[in-house]
Parts: sequence; C-alpha cells; structure tokens
Amino acid sequence: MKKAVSTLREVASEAGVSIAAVSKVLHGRGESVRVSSSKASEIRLVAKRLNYVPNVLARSLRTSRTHTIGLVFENFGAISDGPQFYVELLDGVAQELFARHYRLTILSEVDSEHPAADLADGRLDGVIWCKMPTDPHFVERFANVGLPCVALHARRIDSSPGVFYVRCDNRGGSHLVVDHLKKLGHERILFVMEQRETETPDALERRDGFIEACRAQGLTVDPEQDIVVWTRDADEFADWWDLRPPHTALYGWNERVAAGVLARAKELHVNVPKDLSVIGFDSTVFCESTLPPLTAVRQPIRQMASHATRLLLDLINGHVSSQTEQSFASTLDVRQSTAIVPSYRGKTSKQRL
Amino acid sequence: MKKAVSTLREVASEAGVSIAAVSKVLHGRGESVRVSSSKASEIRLVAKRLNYVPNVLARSLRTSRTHTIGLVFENFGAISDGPQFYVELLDGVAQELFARHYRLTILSEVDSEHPAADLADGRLDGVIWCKMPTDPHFVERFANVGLPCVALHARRIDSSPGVFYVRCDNRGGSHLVVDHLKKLGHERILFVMEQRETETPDALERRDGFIEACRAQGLTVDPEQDIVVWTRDADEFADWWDLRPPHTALYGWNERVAAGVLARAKELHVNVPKDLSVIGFDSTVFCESTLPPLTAVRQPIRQMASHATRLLLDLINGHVSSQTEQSFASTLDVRQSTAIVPSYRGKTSKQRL
DNA sequence: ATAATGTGATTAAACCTTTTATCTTATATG
DNA sequence: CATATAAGATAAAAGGTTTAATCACATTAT
Repeated sequence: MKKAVSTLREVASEAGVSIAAVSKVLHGRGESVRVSSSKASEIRLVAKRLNYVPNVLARSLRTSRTHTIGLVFENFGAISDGPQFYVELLDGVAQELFARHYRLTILSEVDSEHPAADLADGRLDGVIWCKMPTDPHFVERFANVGLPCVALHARRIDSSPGVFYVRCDNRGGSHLVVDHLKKLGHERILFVMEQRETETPDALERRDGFIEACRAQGLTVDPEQDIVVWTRDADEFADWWDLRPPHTALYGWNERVAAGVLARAKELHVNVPKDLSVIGFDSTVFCESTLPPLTAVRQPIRQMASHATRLLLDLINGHVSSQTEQSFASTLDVRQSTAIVPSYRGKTSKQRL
Repeated sequence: MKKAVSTLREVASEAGVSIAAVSKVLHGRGESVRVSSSKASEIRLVAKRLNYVPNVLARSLRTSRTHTIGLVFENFGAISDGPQFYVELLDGVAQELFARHYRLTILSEVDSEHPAADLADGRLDGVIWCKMPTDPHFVERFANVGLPCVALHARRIDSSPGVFYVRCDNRGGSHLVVDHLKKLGHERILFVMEQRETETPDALERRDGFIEACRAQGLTVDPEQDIVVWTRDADEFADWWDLRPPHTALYGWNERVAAGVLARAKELHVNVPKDLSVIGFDSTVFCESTLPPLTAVRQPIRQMASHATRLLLDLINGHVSSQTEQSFASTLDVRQSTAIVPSYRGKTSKQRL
C-alpha cells in the first residue's frame, strides 16, 4: 500500500534539492532561500506526485502557531439541553473561524486547578469562554498562562487582566420589555427567574434592569411580589394564577421559562395573549414554534459570537485593542404572545376621541 | 513577568538531571531509563515549581498520536438550522470523547479534492463523519489517507474500504409509524418529503420503508398519490388539504416538516389529531414543545454517537472490528399528535360488544 | 577472580518544519 | 580589471518530546 502522505525530506530527495528549497517553494516566505523558477515547478510536480501534505504538528512546534482556537464551555452538555442559544453561539464562532481557516476545538469543564495543563499545552492559539468561571483563584491561574482570551456572554470580573469581554446589554433588554408592555397598557408585570439559575449574572442583570425600567416608566414594582423563582417547567404557574394576581403580563428571564409558562397556560386554558401577555429573553428559532409564537428579546448572539471571534483573532495577531469590554444592544422580536390589555383597549379608544 | 510554562529541558537543568530522567518520571514508560526514587521526587517538586506543562505538539510529533478526533459535518451551519438532531449527535460524541480524555475538533465542508490536506496533516487520530460524502472519487481519495474513520448516520457506500458505519434503521422506523397508525385505524397515509432533501439517503430509506410497511399491513399505497415533496415550511399543506384528500394521517420524513405541518394546520383550524394525525421522524426535545406535542420516531442518536465514538477509539487503538456496519433500532415516542380515526372509533366500540 | 546481572543515569537520534546564516557563482558597475 | 551586488542554493539550528542505545558502577553468582 502506498504511503498516505510524504514529507518535505522525501520530496526534496526525490527532486534532488534541499529541504529548504522545497519548504520555500511550497509555503515559504523565507527571505534568503532562493529557487529558480524551473526548479520550483519541478518541486511542485514532485510534491503533487508524492502526495505531500505539510505536517501541521511540526510546523506549529516550530512557529508556535496552531491556527486553532478553543471554545470553552462550562458544561458542554448544556448545549443539547434546550436553549438554542448556545447552538447559535457555537455556530457563530465556527462560521467566523472557518472563514478564516482557523480550526475549532471544543473544551468542557476545564480543570480549574490546572488550567494550564488544559489550555497552555501548545495546541491553542487562544480561547473563547462561554460563561467564564468567576472563581478569582482560577481566573488568576488562567491569566498566568498568558493565552489570548475573550469571554463571550460572561460576567465581567474585576481582577481579570488581559481578558476581553463581549456581552449583551441585559439591562437594556429589560427596558425594551417594560417599554413594550407599558405601551400595550400593562401596569403590573411579573418577572420569573429560574430555580437553578438564580445566581446567573445574566438573570440578575435582567432582574435589576426590570426593576429599574419599571421605575423609569412609573410602574409599580415590588421585589417581594413581582419577582418569583420558578422551576424550568413553570409548574408553579397554576398556583400563582389561582391567586388572581394583579399582573397582566409575565416576563420570563429566558426563553425556556417563558415557553414553560406558555405550556402551563395552555393546560389551564389561560388565553395568551388575551388573558396574559408573556415575554421572554433570547429570541431563537425556538420561539417561532411555540404557540403562540413568543415575543422575546433578541441578543444578537451570532453577531456577538462573530465579534468575539474576530477580536480574539486580532489579539492573537498582535492587534491589541484598548477597549476591554464591548456590549451589544438587544432588540425586541414582537410575536404573538403579547397584546394590549383588555381594559386598556377601552381606554385608548376613548382617548383617541 | 514569570514565564507561563516551562519545558523538560528547563526542569532537567534546574534539577540537575538529564531530560530523559525528567520525561521518565513525569510521564514515561521508557524501559531503559531509570531514576532513583529520591531524584524522582526532587524532579516532581521542581516540575511543579517551574509550572511544567508538557507540550503536546512536540509529543504528538514524536509519537504520532494527538488524542484528538475530528467530527466532520457536511455543512456545520445546519446545526443551528433546526433539527435538534445534530446537536444531540454532537453532544453524544463530545461526552464520550471527554470521558476518555480525547479532544474534539470540528470540521466543516472538507475540501473534496484534497481531503488529505484537511485530514491527514497530523492533527487527528481519526474522524467521525456525519453524512459522509457519497462521491466515490472523494471516498477513494479519503480512503488513501488511511485515517481511522467511522461514518455516523451516513449511507453505506459500496466501495469504501476501511470505513465503519453506524446507522439507524430507517426502514424499521417507517414500519413503526405505519403499524402505529394502522392500530389507530388509519387506512391511508401521506408521506411528506422535503424539497431540498429528496436525495438524502435517510429520506429515501424512510420512504421505501413506508411503502414496504403499508404493503405489509395491507394498506393502499400509491407512490404517485401518497408521497409528496413539500417545502420545509409545508406551505403546500393548505392546497393539499383543500382537495379533501383521502388521507387521515400524515407522516413527515423529519421533525421539521412535521412541525411545519402542525403550524399550517393550526392556521387553517385543522384540528390535530382529531381531523388529522401527524407523525414525524427524529424525536428530539423540539417535539415536546410543539402543539400538540409531536408523535415521532426516535433514533437513539446519543447511543449511536457514543457507539460510533467508542468504535473509532477502538480502531485507533488497533482493535479492529470485523463488523463494518451496525444498525440501531428506532423506537416510537407516542405523543399527542396522533389519535384514533373518528370513523374507526365507532367501529371499535361496536367491535368491543 | 571473572562473568553475569541489576541499578541509576546519560546521550543522541528521530519526529518534520521554518528560517537564519553561509556559500558559490554569475552579472553588473565603476 | 576589480569589486560590489544579486541569484541560486544548501547547511544547520531550533522547537520539545520520546525512547533506544549506551555507559558506569555495584552487587551477586560462578
């Protein structure tokens, strides 16, 4: 059986020239190596005939560039767990990377005691973190390895030298939600967080933004009554609804709880959006297929992912940016789960007179 | 600033021993290198102090093992495009790999003229293909590189030496569908394929299995009338429904078209499952959140992915299997989109007497 | 006393590439 | 004609690891 691929040395000896000459012709920018054009074409011929493929390991060893970046997930399993969000993030990074002929390797649950062993072993030119760990001890250890790094969709940590942040404006998103609902006449809104995610920075920022926005709009908001923590299946919806709460709209901190609410509401024959407007955060294709389609805040996650990737590549290539954080504005995808409050509809028609 | 990591050489000189000794103590199985236990512990100490991290590039160059496998997608973009299926596949592979301390790199659209350049450049120990290309020219070129390879969820190609196949039983899946519907009293079923996927082997096998199963069950089936090609949004549904077709059930070749049908049906106030039973292929979390939840054939995709991964790892480690194809049985997740045919309900109650 | 065995340790080759330094010969310039 | 420059080409080091080969010495067996 023919050998799969051959090396520079083999091509060189077959063509009767030096290794340097072959390297130069096939890839090189080496200044002082010069090859006549006749030999060059001969070399190219031989290389093709011998099925030469450069060994990237050797090259990387020499150049200390691997053209590979690592995408680190806190827990990669989460990707198949529901939120389409991470899928789009992954895809956004991948597309940008592939377009620039970089490779992508996926890491999960990096050993926080020895991040160097996972990350500084030579195979990566840089890393993108989704939800970078917040443990300061870890951050410091990681910073020590000096690998170019962009944190995507992660809370900013004070002492994180050399880390660049690409985030979405969670507070702004909450403002969009409240403004939208206010326009539809809603006066009292329930904010729903999720059991296992009460510590998530994004959840907290959305909550804070929510309170802020209600106040800015002059709406009543009482953290005790208007913010609840439910399971991801929103099983608590029925109990809450039974209490005949004053709220006419419900804002779920992510698309998952909002969808859960939709499902529970359906079961109880609560008509969304007639009886209750529902709105979520993270507008993905998933929101289009709920019934009714879910009005939701859109993080420009693809754009964020592209940006983070380009930023990292720039970093790797020595273009250091002075801006260590970039925040992307969110927008609102209005679908069919939000509507005018019935009582308000009357009012507006009177007001129109 | 302290250097991030150090090398064997540095540790060796600091500890006053040879490089070989350090290598042996820290990783080695080298027979003829021997180190006294006192020196060994000294070396370990120094290594920790100097923050030694083995350079995997150098190691791989030497050993020609990278402990990295490539997962090749025909078009990675498809992953965010809808079918949760690929996400679960990816996750299945990743989990299995991570558990065995292998790394995962993702490839997309490998250059079919020069697969060697993408795949045999030294960085991969093996590859898993999702939907391996069927171009025989390419398959041959790829086989030439001699990289261990498992095709996951791909049609078998006759001349593909050295390729192992892990597939799901599409035909069997169609049998499950038809049997289920038959039991519910359906006599005439429509099979819906998708515009851009009419050539997809899976689609064809499901179609063939459908015809086969109908005949086995003694149901009328006419390829002209009972098999249609629609867009992924099932926009043709309305036209079809207007014709008052004889079908009481509809079988979509994947979960996407089936979901599309559900949406269109909703718009037309066609009651699923009362007026029409709908069933799909690929039962993912996505199917749970449609309204009504979609009855669908489940490919054990995680299991398949795990199996494919283990198989590849075995191949890499020289355990050659003699079985070149393994087919996984599918099962049926019965949800709420299928029900007894109204006319049949009458019959059964009579029959029960 | 000599040979055989075992222990502790080192040297150096090999993996394959990139790239600087060096060398030779030919051509152009003064 | 002498010298500077350019072109054509090679040798060799470096990058960090693994590992076979070798060596020195001490201990044990013959």
